Amino acid sequence: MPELPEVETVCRSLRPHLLGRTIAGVTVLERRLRVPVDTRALKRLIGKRVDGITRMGKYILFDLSGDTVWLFHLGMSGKLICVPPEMPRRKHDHLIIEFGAGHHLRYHDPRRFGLSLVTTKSSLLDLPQLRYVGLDPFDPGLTGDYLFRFTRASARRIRDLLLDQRIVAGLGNIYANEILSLTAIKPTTRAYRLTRKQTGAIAAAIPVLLGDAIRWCGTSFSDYRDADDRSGEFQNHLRVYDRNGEPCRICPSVIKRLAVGTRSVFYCPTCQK
DNA sequence: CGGTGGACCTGCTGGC
DNA sequence: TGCCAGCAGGTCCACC
Repeated sequence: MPELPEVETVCRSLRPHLLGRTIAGVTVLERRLRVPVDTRALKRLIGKRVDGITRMGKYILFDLSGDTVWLFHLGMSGKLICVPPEMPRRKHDHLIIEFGAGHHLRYHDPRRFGLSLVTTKSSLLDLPQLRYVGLDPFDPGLTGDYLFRFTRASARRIRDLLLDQRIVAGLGNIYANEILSLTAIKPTTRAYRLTRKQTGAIAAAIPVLLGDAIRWCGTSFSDYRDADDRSGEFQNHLRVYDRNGEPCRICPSVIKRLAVGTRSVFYCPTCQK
């Protein structure tokens, strides 16, 4: 589900609820996430204060007092939602974190592809999940030259290369397709065929598009919500994603969908060559 | 080695 | 109304 704009929106909406608050209780209702939840590690979080909430790629990091970091990944269907304690539990609520004074945080995830992991600041980058995280999309180092180094040596389709978190961390299938629409490149183009000019256009489009999506609080189809259970609005601004059969916003053509690998690509057959 | 395809899950939608 | 196939925003691993 959530790509960088959704994860960023979740972080921003969590901060007013949780910054400066101390964890008073943790309840584990379901341990079977992508990696089994370590209940004892979560219990040791009781008494720790939330000093910061940040993200690295699509990972959410709760910076806790001492040297502790609580890491989340939302997978496809994960949600972190702040609710009043009296709110009835829903199916697929897997973790409940109490902050006292009527503040509860719940982790909800029907597909259980998400991840909750406790680690330390000093060993954060030793985690297999974070060890090879690529550049943040807003990092000034994300240039046409940077991307060109990867594309020229790769036979992969450019859509798949953009999904590789080791190169750029935070893009998913929606925004990879949208970036290729913005830069007039067909998603199935083999990476080595891109020109330096095209990688420059991609590098420039990435922060612009993601910045827009963040301003619209992300993309919600059915189930993405922020910490206040609000949907995003960017689905109304998509150029190609999930628009199979609908008119291109630029030319008279109709958007096409292809199954590439196990996931769909969307593009305008006229604008994107 | 790089690249592809399937596995991991549940829920929803659309066709019959 | 029910049933079934296909699809979904991500990641990881086995296999060419």
